[in-house]
Amino acid sequence: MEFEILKEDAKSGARRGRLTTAHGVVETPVFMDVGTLGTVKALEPRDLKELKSQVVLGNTYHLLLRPGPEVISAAGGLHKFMRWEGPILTDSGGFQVFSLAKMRKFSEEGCRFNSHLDGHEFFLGPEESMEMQRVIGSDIAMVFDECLPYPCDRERAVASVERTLRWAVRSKAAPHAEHQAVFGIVQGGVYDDIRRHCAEELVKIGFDGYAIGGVSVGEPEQFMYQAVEASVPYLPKDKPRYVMGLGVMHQMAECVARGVDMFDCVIPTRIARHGTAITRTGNLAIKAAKYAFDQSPVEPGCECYCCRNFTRSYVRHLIACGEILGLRLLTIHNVWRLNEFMREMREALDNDCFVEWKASVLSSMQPQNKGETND
RNA sequence: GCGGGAGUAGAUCAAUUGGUUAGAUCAACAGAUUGUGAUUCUGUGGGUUGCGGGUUCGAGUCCCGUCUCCUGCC
Repeated sequence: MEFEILKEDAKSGARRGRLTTAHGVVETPVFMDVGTLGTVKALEPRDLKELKSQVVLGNTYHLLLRPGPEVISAAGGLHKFMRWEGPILTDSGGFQVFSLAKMRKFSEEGCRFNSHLDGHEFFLGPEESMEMQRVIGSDIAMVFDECLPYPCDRERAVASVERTLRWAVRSKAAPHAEHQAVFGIVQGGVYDDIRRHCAEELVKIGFDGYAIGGVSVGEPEQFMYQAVEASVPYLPKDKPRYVMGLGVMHQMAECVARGVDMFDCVIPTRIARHGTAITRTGNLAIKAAKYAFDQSPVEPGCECYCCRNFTRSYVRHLIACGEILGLRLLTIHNVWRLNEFMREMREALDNDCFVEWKASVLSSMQPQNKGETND
């Protein structure tokens, strides 16, 4: 895997880059679609192509539970299994055992947990996670890490980060697929010096890219930026940086300004299924009565399949009835919206006007995106 | 025409021999969602208990009248 920096912004920490993986080129900054179980929910691979999505995420945790490594292996890897020819990034399962598994026990070896599906017992450690990611055949594998909750006291954060670092060494040493890049993950909670230490130690181990983890776990927004600011300066310039779990537009713009290249998030697809459309000015709850007779598209001016062909009135009807097409159309719109957002961001970087673009976009957004109309 | 039954929130129904401010579920409406949760979570509004009178300290509940619907008989 190669990462090339095409341009560095003069007025911020932002970079315009290009990541070359075994399954294609990724223009950064990029938003990556979450496809936990080998599918971006409600979308087909051909939709993703049309929506200009660049990378799909797969989940080690979920795919380990179902369908299991044997099935993925028999298919010849996840690309062939799900018929997605583009790049795939896999999460290691570290976050999932933290957020999903009910019964879990961490040890130096890894984490013993019970499946959230049926209680069946599993074990995931650095070696197990890397082996599963090898079978999946993702283009980018993530190290198995421990995600700290918020809040978290300093003593625990120190101990956890030391373990995460030992696990990072083991993850790197474990066999992985020939074409597979491996990213380390910076942890450390809200403690700047621990973040720095973690970043520096990861760089010594040496990875193809670096993620900032443990954000968007319930902490106030400024801590999120603080975690980025405490990590980025200690990461190599020539490697991609990835903030895990972020997908809110203004948050991504702020992180790019601080030197981040990659993001992923469930938000666009999840809120679509719950009836919320993302627009450039904020969120729009399509279920609201005021849209019952509205003959305009979900987002006027949008060029996605949903907005080119259907009305708010119709989409509202579908969502109100729980129709599958409603979930699909809103998912199409939201994924397109975020991809467009990132494309505009890259264009602004190409044209040396990122800071101006960011200011203009942020000022046109509803404060906190809460509830107001956007028509 | 006669007998029996039923009328309670937008819908379907609760509410102890008469006893706190008439509840639930769906629907409606409003929020939430950050390394995935479609059919999820949280909250809000909504009632002259068909109508009118009476008994009672107190009536959705008992009595009288009346209206509407269901059902049976002639």
